[in-house]
Amino acid sequence: MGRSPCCDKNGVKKGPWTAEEDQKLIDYIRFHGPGNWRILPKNAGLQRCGKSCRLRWTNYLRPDIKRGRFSFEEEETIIQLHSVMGNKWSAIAARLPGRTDNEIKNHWNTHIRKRLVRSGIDPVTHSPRLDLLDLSSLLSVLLSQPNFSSVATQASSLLNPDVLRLAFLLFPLQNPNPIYSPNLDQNLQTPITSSESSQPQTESTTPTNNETSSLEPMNARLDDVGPVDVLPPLSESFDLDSLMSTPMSSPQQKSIEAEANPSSFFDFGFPDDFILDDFMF
DNA sequence: AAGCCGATCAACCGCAATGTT
DNA sequence: CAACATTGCGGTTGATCGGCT
Repeated sequence: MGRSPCCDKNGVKKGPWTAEEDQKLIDYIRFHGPGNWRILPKNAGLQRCGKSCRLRWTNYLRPDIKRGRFSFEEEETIIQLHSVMGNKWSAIAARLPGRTDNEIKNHWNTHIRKRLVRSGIDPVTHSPRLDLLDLSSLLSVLLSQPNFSSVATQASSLLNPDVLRLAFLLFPLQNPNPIYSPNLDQNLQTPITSSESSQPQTESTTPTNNETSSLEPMNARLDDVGPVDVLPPLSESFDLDSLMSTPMSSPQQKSIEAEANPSSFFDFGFPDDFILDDFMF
């Protein structure tokens, strides 16, 4: 059997609170103080669950609640605290006078989290993730580099290899003016079979019409770069959704480090010849 | 003007922790 | 110490609104 309900569901109103209900709750708490939420609705003449009353009071009616937009300083505080505490919204709210855990949680999920993702910051670990950036703009810069080989090697050490491979796979569709190496045409004429695609390849084989064959331009370019394991094959478990998901793991270990040196939050470790502005939009 | 869609946020749900008997 | 009650918390839902087509 399921757990017993927190209150008698019969005759208990749900949904948005009316001004009249709010006033009843305010009046009652003003006189008796908060607490004893189970008997409060009955004594206050409210057809509400005690839990609902508590939530309404703590999240909306409390006189010390600060309403309105979050300031820049508040957002920065939330980010800092979240990097240390994770999703401990009540603990974060305790450090932000006038803000409720619910309000902070909502603001995080609707604003801050998206902003961090756009900036290439993993909102869970608070560490930089280039694979969250706009891949097309990233690759436009990468492939236009005269010293593509060294840049690609460096980038591959920063990026999720699956993402980089996928991005290369997609890139010919997006770049109107792809830059190929001088021996690319030759490489394209010696395509790699699916069974051999993960290994260095120079022998000519029959082109295939499957997904692997579309990796050929990339593999051809990577022959310039050097070791083919710079871009390993797409792993079977690779899932685009995973890039945008926020795993429930605690960020605490990284956070302690980050707290010690907050400026390292945004340290992407770019090579010296990278132009960071080119990746921003 | 109407319908669609994404963003926002108040409110709800269920579980865990804590308190009380 | 077990059982039950209460409170706190975090995740999720759904109503509402505004922008876009």
